[in-house]
Amino acid sequence: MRVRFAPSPTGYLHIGSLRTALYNYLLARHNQGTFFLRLEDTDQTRYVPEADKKLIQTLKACHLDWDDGIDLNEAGEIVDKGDFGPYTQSQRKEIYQKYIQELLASGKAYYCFCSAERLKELRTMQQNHNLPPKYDKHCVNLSPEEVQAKIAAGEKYVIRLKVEGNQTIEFTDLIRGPISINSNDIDDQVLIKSDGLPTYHFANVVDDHLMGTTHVLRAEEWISPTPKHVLLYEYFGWEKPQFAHLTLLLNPDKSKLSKRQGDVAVEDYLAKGYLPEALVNFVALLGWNPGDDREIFTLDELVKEFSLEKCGKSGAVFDLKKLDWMNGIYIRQLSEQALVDKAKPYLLEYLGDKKNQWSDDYLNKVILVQRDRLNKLSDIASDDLSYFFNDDLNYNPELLVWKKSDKEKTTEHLKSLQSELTAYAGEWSIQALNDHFIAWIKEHGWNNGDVLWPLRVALCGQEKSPSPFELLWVLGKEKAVTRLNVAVGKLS
RNA sequence: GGCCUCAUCGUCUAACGGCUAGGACUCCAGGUUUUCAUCCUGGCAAUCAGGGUUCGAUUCCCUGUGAGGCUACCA
Repeated sequence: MRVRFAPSPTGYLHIGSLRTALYNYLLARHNQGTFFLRLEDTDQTRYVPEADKKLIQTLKACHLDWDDGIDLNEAGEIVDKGDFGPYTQSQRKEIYQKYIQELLASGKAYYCFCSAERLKELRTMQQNHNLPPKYDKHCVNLSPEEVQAKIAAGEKYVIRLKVEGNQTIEFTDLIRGPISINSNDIDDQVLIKSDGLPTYHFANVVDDHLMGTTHVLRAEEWISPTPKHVLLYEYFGWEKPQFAHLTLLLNPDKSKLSKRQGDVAVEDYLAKGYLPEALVNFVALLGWNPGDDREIFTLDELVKEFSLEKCGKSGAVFDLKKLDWMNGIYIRQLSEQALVDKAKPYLLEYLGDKKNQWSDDYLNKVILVQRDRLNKLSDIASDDLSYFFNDDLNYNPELLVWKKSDKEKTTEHLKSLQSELTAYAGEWSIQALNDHFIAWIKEHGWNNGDVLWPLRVALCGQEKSPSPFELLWVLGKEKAVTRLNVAVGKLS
């Protein structure tokens, strides 16, 4: 088994393309086959500089490795590795020339000199008459002499696929079963454009054959063009690969997932602090399921479980809420060190110029204390956490008084807390602080809420926060005592 | 318009033709010796419609409807 992922360098890696790349990867690895990466850059007008490099980097960030194809060298330049190169289609012009000549010679393709204007007129005419827009084979019967004369005269031309009418073209889709179509519904597809480069259809078939592709796994939007590809394989007398078409990823309104309705670039999700492992896990479940209730999978587990038979046929809406949930699970699975390393850059960026006012240790503690509250790493950059970085807590004094307590009791508790904290010489850990102060409250016969609520508010000025002991742990004794002092002052 | 594909909770999905249509996300309620979050428990919520085939259809067939894709010298 040999499969490929063949993106176009037209921008970023689309989240749907990630899913296609992933499924190809999983299919190859599950079956001990090979997986290769080809660059389909035949449309020069849509080429975006550096897009090819970013594509490779994003794929690598998601840990989808390939056996051969384009890759980045030490210097960050694109190079070929493997025996089937070049893997960039724009470098394969001579190869396509050779094969198109073969088709021309066997009468399966023909030169077309029709101008863009003529084609446009033809199309509007057909639409006005409610006819399917299709090339009218105007140039199909040009004699070799006429063709030579026109070429010699410098006329622009394309080369088209010759499709015979009234044939049934069939193929079996591994996910959807047999699909057949009448050739009357297939256009005489342009194979070689006037710039000499092939269209997707031609390059794709030639390369898949030459590169030994056994299974073509791509998105549903390619079902309709597949009969053209089948025809090409037959014209060449080549063995066809197996086809399997994946479901589309959808916007909430069920249209094809697009930029207009939210982020579609994998790099944007990574930049926001979605972990690649979570993204891969999430996207794997859009159109495939393991057949049981499990939802959390490592890449290796996916490799082990994946099969085409478990792939669905209907489109899947990309649900950000569920992604957030899953990403949160992955964040909570991170080791403390890994979490700190990954979240720190977001915090530093948020703090900007002021970042040097706090020690590394302090920032690490802020991150660790937020662990259960993060759905994505960038959540650490939140104004809700300003009390960690701003000593001037502007809160209403009444907030200090717990709903079941009163002002006098609260003042007393705050004062007691202050002296107890000042005297505290035990270990400075969340657990030790918790144990000590809970025991201390119990000794005095107080309610936890009576004491801990004002402690929280004194420390952070808010009613919602991590536990008071976590706050203490982060802020440190000195800062905490000061804030308790301020709280007492506010109440008097 | 033509062709192709698809159709189970709001969303992702499960269910050899056979229990009360199961799980997850979201939402709601309760619990976890203080709040939020995490975690746990519970709840709301679906077979597009109409015909067949069958003892029995979510499942098979037909028709309709709906949705999406393709219909470029883009992929």
